Amino acid sequence: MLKPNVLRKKKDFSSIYNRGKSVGEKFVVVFSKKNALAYNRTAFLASKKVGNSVIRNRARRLMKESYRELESKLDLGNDLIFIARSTITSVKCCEVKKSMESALIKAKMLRRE
RNA sequence: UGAGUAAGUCAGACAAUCGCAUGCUGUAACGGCAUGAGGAAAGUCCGAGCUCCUAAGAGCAGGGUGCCGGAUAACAUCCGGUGAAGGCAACUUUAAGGAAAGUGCAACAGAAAUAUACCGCCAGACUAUGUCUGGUAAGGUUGAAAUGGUGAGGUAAGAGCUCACCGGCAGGCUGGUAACAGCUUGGCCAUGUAAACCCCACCUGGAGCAAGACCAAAUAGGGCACAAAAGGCGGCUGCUCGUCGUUGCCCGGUAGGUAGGUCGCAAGAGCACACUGGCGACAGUGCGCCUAGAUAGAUGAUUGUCAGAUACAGAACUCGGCUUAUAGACUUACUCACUUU
RNA sequence: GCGGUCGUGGCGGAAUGGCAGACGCGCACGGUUCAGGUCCGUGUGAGAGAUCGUGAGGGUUCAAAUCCCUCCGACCGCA
Repeated sequence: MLKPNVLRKKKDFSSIYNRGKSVGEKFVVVFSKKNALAYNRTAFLASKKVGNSVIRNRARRLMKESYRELESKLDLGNDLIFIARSTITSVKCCEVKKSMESALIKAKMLRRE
């Protein structure tokens, strides 16, 4: 019953960190790496530096919401890790979306319209 | 009106669009309906349920609690009282057993710190303006603390030595379930510290839902030997027993590998209301309700309206408490002061 | 979930309940040297002072860094 488009293995994480590309933006950091699948796998992280559990949950929700709106324009076949930076506290959703969009453009994974 | 004391409540609401999790349902892979974090979910400081550790073991050690009575499944919690401390009061706080069972400690200062005599005071002796002996603890010095306080009698000087009042201790009587309170008789001997060791009374087996049960998958062995015991290793917090599991020896390998699903897991010491008993904590009865259950981990985004604003903060097996954090708003009862009637 | 250690000058790090800041490093000043280093000596918590200071707040005690309670922070271990 596990969802297939979620990263959960330690191996996957370490290989993405070590061999993947990374792009930093104002509110998020993106690690990415090609996989052999026909769909994208994602993970949304917020470390304890960001804040308490309420703030960390909110950060992950904002990133998920932004990813959901951008998902249709993305290339397929990638593993993506989104990491919240501590600047994400008290920021609205549209700003997170903008930041994530520009990060993905830098990583050249976003199809232009 | 102002100042205060105590108890308690709420924790933005509504609407629209998109999106998430679980359950039900239709259709066949997309829809519909319902439900979806807290008063502290937190800290993990206590207590229990539940599960496993063959039995739920023995002794010692260790740990906890500590005025009295009650409530409770249980508690270090709660309720009611007693004593003490604080406040004009409403009221608040309170780890509050034992120091004549024993041991330890009390720095510095001081003569002396639990036993004594430096300066004094008094008496006597002598080699006589001083030295010795004895008595005394009223006065002085030190200190946090110096063997009850004040006054009178008494005496060589003094002293609870005697008396009055106060204080404290012991016995008796009365009231109270008890802590204790009141009265009375004797009588003044005994510093403080037990959140120092300790004594007394009571309680206490361990691990924790990653407990544990089932299903599925994977797994590195080879040679020699082959009866048991002792012994070793591991579990039962520490030690002694006891008990359970495992283990023949050598060589190789020697640091990782795997961890998927179902159950446990949401009907419970449950919640709301009413009545009855009780000062109260709480208990009983009746009636109604079903109210999160994820597994990288579900509640979010945008817009509008309300007079304006949203604190502390996110369930992870479940309950009862405690502690800590908390914007703003509100309710009730009581006390004191002032003004008016 | 369970359970353990620690918090003291600018830094490291001592301290039987009894004068807190031992000791080392650093820093400042002085001496030595033509000059610097080395070496030697003095000083060094805050505050004008009263006083306050051992992560914070309470308590026990005559007296607390030390004993007890409640919080905060940092780190570690086991499953």
